[in-house]
Amino acid sequence: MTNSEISKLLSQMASSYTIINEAKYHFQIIAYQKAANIIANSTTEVSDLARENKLQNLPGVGSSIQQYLTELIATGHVKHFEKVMKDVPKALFPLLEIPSFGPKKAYNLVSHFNLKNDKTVIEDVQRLAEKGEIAALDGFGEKSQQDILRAIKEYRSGINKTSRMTLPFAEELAEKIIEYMRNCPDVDEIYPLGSLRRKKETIGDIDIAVSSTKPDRVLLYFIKYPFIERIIEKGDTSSSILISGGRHVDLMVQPPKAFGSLLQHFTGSKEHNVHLREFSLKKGLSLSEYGIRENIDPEKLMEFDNEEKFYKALGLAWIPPEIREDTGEIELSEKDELPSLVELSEIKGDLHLHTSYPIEPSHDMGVDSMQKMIDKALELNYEYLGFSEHNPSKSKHSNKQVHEILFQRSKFIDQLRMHNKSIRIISLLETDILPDGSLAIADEALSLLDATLVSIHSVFNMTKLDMTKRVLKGLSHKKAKILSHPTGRLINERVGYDLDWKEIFAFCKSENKALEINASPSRLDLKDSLVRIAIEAEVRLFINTDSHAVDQMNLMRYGVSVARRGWATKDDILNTWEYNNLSRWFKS
DNA sequence: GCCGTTTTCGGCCCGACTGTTTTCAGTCG
Repeated sequence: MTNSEISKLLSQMASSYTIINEAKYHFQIIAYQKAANIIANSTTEVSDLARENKLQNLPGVGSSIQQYLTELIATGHVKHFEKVMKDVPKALFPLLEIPSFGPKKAYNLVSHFNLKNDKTVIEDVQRLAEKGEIAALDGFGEKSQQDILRAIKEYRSGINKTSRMTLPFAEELAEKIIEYMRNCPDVDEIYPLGSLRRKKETIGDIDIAVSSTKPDRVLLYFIKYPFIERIIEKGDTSSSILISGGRHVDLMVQPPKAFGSLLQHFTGSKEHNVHLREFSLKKGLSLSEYGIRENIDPEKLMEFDNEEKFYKALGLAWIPPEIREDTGEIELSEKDELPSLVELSEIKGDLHLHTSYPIEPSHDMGVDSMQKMIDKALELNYEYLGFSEHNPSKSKHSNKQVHEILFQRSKFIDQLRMHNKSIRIISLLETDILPDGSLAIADEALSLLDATLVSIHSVFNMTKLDMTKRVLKGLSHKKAKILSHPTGRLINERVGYDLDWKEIFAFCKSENKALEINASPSRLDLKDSLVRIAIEAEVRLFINTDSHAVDQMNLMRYGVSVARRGWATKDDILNTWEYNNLSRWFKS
């Protein structure tokens, strides 16, 4: 059972309690919805946690829901859930998948029209709306009847199912809108916020904050955006639009003197904000996007023009957006013990570069020469770089031929070193780990290298146990120092394989091997949540771009974002180290 | 139902916006 299925079930429990008796079950509803959200966003599989008896690791999942989930994974159903849902019409649930439908509205329709078939309920509601029967219902009207028809149509078109955007795509989209908004003379400052500012690996909606003393004019300008599909809502301080391509854009406005609290509010995450507000309540302070009110004098609003002042007023150190996920950052901020997260400017080199050197590789080659990549590295102020083309293909070459190719390449790299004294060049390779765990080229050839990255490029469908054995065997080779894109996932395309991380991390720590954070926006692998666990296990990491062209070397910042979201400091990231230290590490 | 440096009992974020309403309910983030 997948996380999203489990999340949906818990959410259905929340909806069921809402129908049965909202007042009575008020806090159960909140608890179930919270657990559902956490599981939907969790990067570990709940079914694995349940089997390994580790559900207590999930925040928001207490003893009761733990028991229910254990029962669910073991038997496929939960007696308690079935008992609760027995009195709730089944046809209600499909409607909840449609945005703008909540439990109350769905229940009203289902019960009033006596809709029983959960397979056809969406068509049934659509038919009733088309016949004009919904407008006649108490609490509904002509407008809401039209809204229902449109919501169903949009749901059917799959507009809501459009997959989440990669970070660069979302950034580009946001930049277009921001560029447009800058032409509005009433816009003072403007920033992308939400998950875009927190640099999540994928982005759902675009959130934008504007500081202005004329919110009405800013919002009027916003809803005239040329690529608008329709206005979802427009009020006095915020508006929401649907743009072509099915993306939602939310824009909020506050005057400059209160812009700090808007930045804080609109950056999220929701979990961070809820916790922050609960934390503040205990100090007698109530937070909102407008500022801070003291409970003893609710009329008085403290306003903040920047975020640092806002956090400071709560007795907290400013928290970097990347870690605002309510995973301990508020507690550490209070003690002023937040880690100093790694910065892009601290990166001293890129060790995963594919060039056009004729290595006759097993996989795709780079398009630019080694020299061009050296020039780009110099432009980026790097102290060193590493060439790591794919190994010469095993099937097309004898061991002797592979050796000869790499021998020539070594000579060529030596020449480059002669001509490029201002940067250190590390001779690497990206070597395949074959299904049996051996490396794709022979020891004599490997001995020509300073070290090699190793990675999986074939036969992904192995069990977790076998894949872990395979990786560990490959990584145990003396020359193998870095496991590249450790899970092989491609965002929105391929989930990748699973490994026994505890075992991998322990091995890396004891044998001085490193894991890569692959900065390519479609990989971002190792992902943020695993980065954090790796660091706690004292595993060292590299952030590499895996560039196949010079321009891609600019993508380093996406890898840095992942590292920051994983709470990495400079010391955790080996390619922030000076060359001499790094060189020693490679030989260790 | 969850959670804990004021608590194992007694709390539980805060507001925007819309539509159907003359003061609020529902949904969303």
